[in-house]
Amino acid sequence: MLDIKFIKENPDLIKEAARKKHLDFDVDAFLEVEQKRVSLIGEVEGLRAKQKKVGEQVARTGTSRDKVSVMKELKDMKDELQEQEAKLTEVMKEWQGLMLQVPNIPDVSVPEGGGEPDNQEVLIKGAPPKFEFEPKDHIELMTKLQMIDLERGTKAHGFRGYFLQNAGADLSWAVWNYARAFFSKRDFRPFVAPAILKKEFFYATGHLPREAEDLYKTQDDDYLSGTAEVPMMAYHGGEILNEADLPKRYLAFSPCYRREAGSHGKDIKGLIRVQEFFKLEQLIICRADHAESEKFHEETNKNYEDFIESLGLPFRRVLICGGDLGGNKVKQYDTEIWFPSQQTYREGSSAAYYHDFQTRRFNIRYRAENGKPRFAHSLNCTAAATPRLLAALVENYQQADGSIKVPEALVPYMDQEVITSPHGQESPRAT
RNA sequence: GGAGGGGUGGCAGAGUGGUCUAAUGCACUUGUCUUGAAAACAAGAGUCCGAGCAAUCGGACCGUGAGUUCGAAUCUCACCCCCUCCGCCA
Repeated sequence: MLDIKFIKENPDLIKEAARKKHLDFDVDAFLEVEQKRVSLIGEVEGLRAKQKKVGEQVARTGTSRDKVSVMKELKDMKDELQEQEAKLTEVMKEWQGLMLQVPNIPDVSVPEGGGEPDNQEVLIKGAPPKFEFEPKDHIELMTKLQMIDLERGTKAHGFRGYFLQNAGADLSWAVWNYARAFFSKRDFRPFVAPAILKKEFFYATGHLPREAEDLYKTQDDDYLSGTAEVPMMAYHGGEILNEADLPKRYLAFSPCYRREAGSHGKDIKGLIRVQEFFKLEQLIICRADHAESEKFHEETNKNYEDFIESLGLPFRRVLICGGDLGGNKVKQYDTEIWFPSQQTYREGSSAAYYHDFQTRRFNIRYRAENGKPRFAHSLNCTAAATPRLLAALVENYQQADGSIKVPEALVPYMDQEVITSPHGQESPRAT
């Protein structure tokens, strides 16, 4: 959400933002509604002021004859007030609906473009591994090594279900623990965050109404979050923070749920696209300063790239174009990791900043030097998302005999340098 | 799940139908005193919306929403959250 004053003073910027983001939003129509809103507020407030004064008179009036005439005046006024209030309620509803659609202003460095194909590759790092053999995909590798069981995953969960087991489960814990240590060294405070959250917070982050189809819902009208961004923003909701305590730097672990509705044809098997996964997320709340937002955006993105590099994985940085940016963001990088089986890069993280677009809706402020509360800035970026990251690791570290070399950084967390066979013995499945 | 108590400004906490323009304390800002600081004393100070160049003025806000009333922090209803006790439970 943007400041209504800002919108009124800069309608052309909003128009330009909508154009660049390829969003269908009629700024002029919105401004008309805004004008209606302001004039109705004026009328209603004027009537209320009158009503108060007359009410006081009633309390003081002595004779009953005086009372009768004043009461009649009041009655008429009340009827009018009710009528205007009803109108205002209606206009407010429309206004609020439109306010949710006003797009955030994209940064000048965001490239033009209508969608994913127009995103720009701005950095490539790490050479894809060269294999003396035909590399296998993670499904084959991990199934053979009994690191995953997709068949039983589907039996238990349904479409896109999976079990991690043996070295597969160990590898998952190793990545989490390594990531926790890695990001703690970079001054992030660790959290384990809830995923079942109240509906309102999804509007505040901007996930609703846009992604309603992609969210799971409970019978209590709560939603399951697809990212710890939502609980970590809700964490400080409605608070006034001390400027001296900024920036807040959080590393939040949470389960993540995404229905993946509308992508049934994509990645139909394996660990690339699942409906339940686990993620560590970097989240920063900082002072309302563009330079600071930009600085932390670059930093969090670099943190992830450094993390991936320390795991020895090839990756590239993609600058997201206007049409693929989403209404709420100022700018976004995706880090994509190399998958040998697909001979392509797949998304591993997403780093975005929002200015005060989210904090305005969450009502997260801080007391600035002049003593006045100000809306803070917020930004977030993936730190480690499993099991997709596990798939990248096994594919890039596979060896000719089908075993997996454990990346050096993870060895201390695995107690194992090569994954060759399952920990425990399991008798063949009776059919 | 059952019973009871509660939600008031940055924090603590009074207020149970009409000068509430929300007491008081802490914290905060400024001033006096002091070499400086502390202490003491004095004054100021909530948030949001709207009008105005401005001093200022109007309105809203006491968990959220609806209602009763000429008038609601105060009464009624629903919901959310917190605390205490009981039950269940990893």
